[in-house]
Amino acid sequence: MHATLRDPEPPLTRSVEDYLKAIYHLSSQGGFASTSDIAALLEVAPPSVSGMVKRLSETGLIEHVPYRGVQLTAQGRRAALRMIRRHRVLEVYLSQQLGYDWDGVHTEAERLEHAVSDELIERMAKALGDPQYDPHGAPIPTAAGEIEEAELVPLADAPIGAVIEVRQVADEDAARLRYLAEQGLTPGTLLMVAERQPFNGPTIAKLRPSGEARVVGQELARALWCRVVTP
Amino acid sequence: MHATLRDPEPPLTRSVEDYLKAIYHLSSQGGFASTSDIAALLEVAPPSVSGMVKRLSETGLIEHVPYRGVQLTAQGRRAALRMIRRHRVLEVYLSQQLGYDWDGVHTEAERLEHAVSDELIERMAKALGDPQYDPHGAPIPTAAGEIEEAELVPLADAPIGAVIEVRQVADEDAARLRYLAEQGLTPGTLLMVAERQPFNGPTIAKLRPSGEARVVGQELARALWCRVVTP
DNA sequence: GATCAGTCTTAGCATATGCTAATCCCTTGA
DNA sequence: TCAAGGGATTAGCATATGCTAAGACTGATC
Repeated sequence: MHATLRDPEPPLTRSVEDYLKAIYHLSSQGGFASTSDIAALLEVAPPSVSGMVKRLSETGLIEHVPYRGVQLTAQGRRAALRMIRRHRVLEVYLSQQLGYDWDGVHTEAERLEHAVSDELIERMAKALGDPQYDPHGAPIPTAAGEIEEAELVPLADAPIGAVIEVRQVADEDAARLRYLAEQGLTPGTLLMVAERQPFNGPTIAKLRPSGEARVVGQELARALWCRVVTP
Repeated sequence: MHATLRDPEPPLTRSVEDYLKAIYHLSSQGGFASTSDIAALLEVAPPSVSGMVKRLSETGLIEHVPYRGVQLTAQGRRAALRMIRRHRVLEVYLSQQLGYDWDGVHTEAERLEHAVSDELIERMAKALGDPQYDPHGAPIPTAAGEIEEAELVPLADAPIGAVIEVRQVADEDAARLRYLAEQGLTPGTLLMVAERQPFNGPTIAKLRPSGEARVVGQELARALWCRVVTP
């Protein structure tokens, strides 16, 4: 019993870390992450998820409501945020110090995040001046496990006429990121939402200050998260 | 059959990579690496080694002579040198770019060497100007798999009166490395071998050019590999 | 040349993780 | 209210890796 108290966080395996990250992402908006969503995100079969879910809830990292889904416990959330910090610090480091493109960092960070020590991450963060955001605009949790919660809307839902700032882009798809960079749609860019075609059509936005127009299809406009500057 | 030819090197697991490295180190001097030596180096039980040896020889990475030991095949040697390149490039990078001490890099490199991509290693090597030696003086294999073979003798065997250059130090023991650094016994240092006490006693050497004496016990003097400059 | 110590291997088992096939349960539509 | 559809779970199995205990071999010693 003493040992249990002394050793609150035995090292997690690579798989466990991946599951926790996935559950964090899936449940960050609404309450529960479903088995099939986790399976799809991690590209494993649903029964594999059921098995892992059982183990994780026995370890106290997640809470499982059968046939409903799972949520992270405080402990699980802490572990997930630690992984996310690692991932995002690595992304910044790789892109700033080693010349990786905006669209190549994700995969490499994915491989490294399980292997680096906390010390290395903190050294990297310090070398970079403790960055707040990763190259795709996502906020980096602090070493203590705090993360900025911003009010963001997908470009697809931004009100017509609003001035918005591109804040964050989903980072998994390298080709998509390359395209966005070509179009100048990177975090920090200011846009005026000009119009939106009906039936899930594209959103048309104008770059500020140049005024150049960009026609952004529905799918992309769902992946571009923005902060409303003036409605 | 086509697939087999097309895919000569399926990704190796972390364990397999560790075994290959261990076998490389153990058989670099003489012919065979024994089961028990491998077990000791990797800190696993001998039967675990027997099991892995069977799998590795089925895959063609090693050659196994039962009750004798194992040797790397050309393919196994290639894989081992790849890991050693990774390890040593990482060591140089961590010490030069991220402020790691001479004695802290080994452990971190050990964790990372299985996770980094070849691309990252080459980017690191390029950022460092393609270093030839790691921080402990060990030669770094080229990306093509060539490695410098130097004629080195342990300080414990260097002839009295010889002038020698410290070339290489075993890197596993951080405390030992710290001590050596304090004593000024780092790769590149020139020494004159002054005397050696009998019955496996210490070797006494004088630093060049200062002339300061260093008394080096038998165990340490076995771990300090030197190049004879003038006998 | 026989025996024994020490090393190596085999046997049998455990854990983590994944899969497919079969079953179960919840929600929703009639 | 009940049945169907579909997501979730269980059953049963495979692989990689590790362990301990027991048996097999080899080389050194008498």
